[in-house]
Amino acid sequence: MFQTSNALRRSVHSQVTDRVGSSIVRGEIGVGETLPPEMQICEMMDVSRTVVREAIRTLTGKGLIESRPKSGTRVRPPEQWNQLDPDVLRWHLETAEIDRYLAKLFQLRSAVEPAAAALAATHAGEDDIARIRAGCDGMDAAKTNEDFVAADIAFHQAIYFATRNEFFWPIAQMFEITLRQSFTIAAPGSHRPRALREHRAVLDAIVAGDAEAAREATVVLLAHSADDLVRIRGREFETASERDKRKR
Amino acid sequence: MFQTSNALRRSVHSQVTDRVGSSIVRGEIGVGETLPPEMQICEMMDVSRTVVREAIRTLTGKGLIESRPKSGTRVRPPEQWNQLDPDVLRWHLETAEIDRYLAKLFQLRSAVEPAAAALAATHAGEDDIARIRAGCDGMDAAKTNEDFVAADIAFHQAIYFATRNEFFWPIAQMFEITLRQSFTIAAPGSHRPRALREHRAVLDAIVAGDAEAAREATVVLLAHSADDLVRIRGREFETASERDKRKR
DNA sequence: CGCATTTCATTTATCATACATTATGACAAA
DNA sequence: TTTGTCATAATGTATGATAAATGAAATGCG
Repeated sequence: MFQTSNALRRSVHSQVTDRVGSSIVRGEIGVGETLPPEMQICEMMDVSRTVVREAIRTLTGKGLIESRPKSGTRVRPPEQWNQLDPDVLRWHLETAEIDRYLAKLFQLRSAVEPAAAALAATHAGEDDIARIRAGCDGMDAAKTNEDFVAADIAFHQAIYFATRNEFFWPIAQMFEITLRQSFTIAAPGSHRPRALREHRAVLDAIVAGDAEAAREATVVLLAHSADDLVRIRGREFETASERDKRKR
Repeated sequence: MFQTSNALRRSVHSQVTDRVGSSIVRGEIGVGETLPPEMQICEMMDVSRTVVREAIRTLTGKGLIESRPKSGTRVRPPEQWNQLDPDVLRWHLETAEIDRYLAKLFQLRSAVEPAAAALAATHAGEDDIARIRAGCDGMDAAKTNEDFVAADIAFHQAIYFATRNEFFWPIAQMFEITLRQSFTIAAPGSHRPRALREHRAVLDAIVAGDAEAAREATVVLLAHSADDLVRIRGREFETASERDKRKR
């Protein structure tokens, strides 16, 4: 019940991983530069070599660094980072340029989610559909904005799972982080009826097994979702067609 | 349990990571089950506890496992794995069901790459375009199938980078692994003229800054690429529309 | 001087051991 | 049944020692 915030009681090596990883992602240690030697990091953070080494292994596993004897531990070019790794993502979103990153994540989502819905229409099982429907119903029944957003997230995640393609799942994870971040400040209360209708349209298409309808319904949904994001976070989220509209 | 592989000059902890990670991905240690205790793994593989712990950290970072004192180290549900992590991907492709996984990866690629090309059309810089063109030229000049495939990979990767959106890059990485695997046995020599023409079409659309043309050209390219895959690897790669065609 | 070779020092890689921390399961007490 | 205590087993952390690798300086030689 009284679940303590695990931010305070996280293991030491996680904290070190966070500090080092974060400082790499925010560019404090430029690409190609070397981290301080193990021993030095130990002193700086007042932890044992065990902890530092394990943190370095974790970061190596995420593609952020590589280490060789004598030459030290260097930061690899960002092209080789596992940018969709939840931790890397989090470190990105901690920076000052949140909106830039949220916009980029939305670009990826716009690419993937219509296809995911189409796949869901042809691959979803009973349980998948039940989860998607539960998301819709949850949005319907939501009293608070928090409940609404939570149900919204559940709905979209269920679609990714319904593809029965595990390589779509990390995108869903990414998307959860994104959406949660997007609406921490303001939540889209006004367009709820329309949003609900559009979510139902996706659900219906999937239930009917109509891949094309599911894809198109999702495109519509995402377009309006982009509108909300523009309203809430700013113009970074505009699509090309919207920019055109505004210019006229 | 931990099947030995013939790793040659890789570090010890990488080997241990591979053996444990691989056996998890191939399902030898079911979801929710616990790994043998650290000390036991040490004995089984004849390595120090340091190495085992670092391997476990790496796998934890990839979302495969989580460990708590006393209760042990458990395998997390696959929904939480970083499925697009290069190592996880590799462990998947080591299984007997390669074609299944290649097909799923191709589904993701089909979703992402048209959007990537569209973004490239509006975001690519001079250097990006140069790299894409170099890919085309390389395919043109290729004498061997290896050269051809290498240039092909370079071409597609360049498109992902040209999006200027780092969250598309991991997909490019994934795609490299995929394509290399796909054509290890047979290479598509016959359709080279057509393939070249279609690649040029994508390039031209990007140079012209025409996002829609780039998207459509990529869709065409991928459709024919799927044909090749069906020819080489089997029917798992058929798209829905192709299945329809065959049924008639 | 130019070039190959050797030596050396620095840093990571691995090993071994000890101790700390934490959660589980058993058992006792209320 | 509930609650509390405790032993225990597993991971978490710390430390010192040694091995291996490698970049750079020193050396030797033509």
